[in-house]
Amino acid sequence: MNVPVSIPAKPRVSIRLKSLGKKAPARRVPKGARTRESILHVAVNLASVEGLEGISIGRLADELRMSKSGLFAHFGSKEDLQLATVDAAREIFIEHVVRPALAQPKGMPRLWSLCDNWLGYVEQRVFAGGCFFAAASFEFDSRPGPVRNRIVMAMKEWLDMLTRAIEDAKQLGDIKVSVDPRQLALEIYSLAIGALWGFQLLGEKKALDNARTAILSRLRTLVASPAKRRSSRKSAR
Amino acid sequence: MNVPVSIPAKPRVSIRLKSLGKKAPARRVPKGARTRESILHVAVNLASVEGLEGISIGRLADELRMSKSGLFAHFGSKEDLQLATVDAAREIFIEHVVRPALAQPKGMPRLWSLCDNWLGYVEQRVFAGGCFFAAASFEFDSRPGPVRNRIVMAMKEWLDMLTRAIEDAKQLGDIKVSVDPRQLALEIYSLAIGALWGFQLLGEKKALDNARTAILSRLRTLVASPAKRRSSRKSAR
DNA sequence: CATAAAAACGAACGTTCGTGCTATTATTTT
DNA sequence: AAAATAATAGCACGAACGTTCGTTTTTATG
Repeated sequence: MNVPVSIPAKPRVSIRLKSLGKKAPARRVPKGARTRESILHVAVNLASVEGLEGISIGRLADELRMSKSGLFAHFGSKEDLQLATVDAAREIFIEHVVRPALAQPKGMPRLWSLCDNWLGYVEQRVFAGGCFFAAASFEFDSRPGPVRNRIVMAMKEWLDMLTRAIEDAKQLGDIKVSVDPRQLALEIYSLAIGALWGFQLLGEKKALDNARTAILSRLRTLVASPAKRRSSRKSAR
Repeated sequence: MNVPVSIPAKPRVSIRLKSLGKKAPARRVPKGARTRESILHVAVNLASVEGLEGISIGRLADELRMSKSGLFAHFGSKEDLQLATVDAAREIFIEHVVRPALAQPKGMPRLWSLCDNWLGYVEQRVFAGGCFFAAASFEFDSRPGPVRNRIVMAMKEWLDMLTRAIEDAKQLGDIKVSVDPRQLALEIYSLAIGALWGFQLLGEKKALDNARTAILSRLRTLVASPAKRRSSRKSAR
């Protein structure tokens, strides 16, 4: 349910690398898994633009220059494809937003990193259509089913991540004890989503930077008096 | 482009009502327009759940127990149907959120009314699927075309409404002169969208009330010192 | 290198999609 | 009530949808 915290900050490539040539990259991964991955890569981006329901097996196959049936065989049904797409998007999200933040020390630095990374990942268009999960959230928020459940899980996971970062900041004395972490998390994420909305729909280029400012000044509202801050904050741990 | 401000607060029904019987209601409206309206009513709700792209003429026809072609004849194309659906949703939005607020006096009361009405209209499920425009915004934020443009127009109109209310509040001395109205408007709407997200997707029942609190306390941050407040605030004008 | 297993293909299935027609009803207007 | 107009139904179309199946090609294994 929770994002694994023990992921090493850097992939830590291979103890003993065999060939330096670009070919045969990590060749213990079977063929099927590789195509499956490339299918999902396209699917995620297509879904971020056209919606999860908007991706069709035919269009995916065309885009990847393979047959419908060949592509279809990797997933038993369209729903399974959608579920796999959500998982793939989650992976990308973690890679770009969560993982770098975990390299930061707990407390305010990590909390801010989460916010900043999120806005950055929208800014640098990691997904073709803004944020996969924002789109998926509002597409499936009234449609019961396994896909919706998967999206909800991913989003709860994300909100928990934010909440925990706030709790840590509280425990370390970075912010006042009076704040409700869960509520502040939703408040911060709201500002992020709103900024995405202004940026992506209305085309306001400054929206993301404005959100940075807004979040920062909101956080400044909540910093504890300097006396409260605890010592011993060395590693990222 | 802008919401007409001169709308009377109450519909002001008929100078001399002919028949009190439920039948023949305002019978100068031709048949076609009436069915068109009922089609759009269903379309709006269906779209708020399944998305604007998700509404199909066949499903609409089934739901209304009429033929596909008969329904189709009211709109030249699916795109036109979508555009009409956006317009219809805009009308409903204005009716539930904007109009009641315009009955409030300018300044803080009207501004707060806008916020409160918005959250209320989500709460009482005016649209089957949360908020039509939130869904439509994120569905079309990366899809160029007339439908997107129409959505953008409606949303700019709404954001302008909020902005103007803030400007008025500023002018009346209700809030500090230092605030950037446009930015505050986006900030407030962000909190609203975020609350919708928590309410509709995560099922957090308190999300909307929490948003009310959050917006209120944010506004309290910005109230001008009592000296600055202007007099002469009688009617809603 | 042969062989078993996995992956990709091509064709077809029954539906549904949006969109044209033409005919037939309902509703307005004269 | 008749004539004119508007609204709806019926039917058909080509395309795209998700899905199945049997065959062929590619990859991995002994």
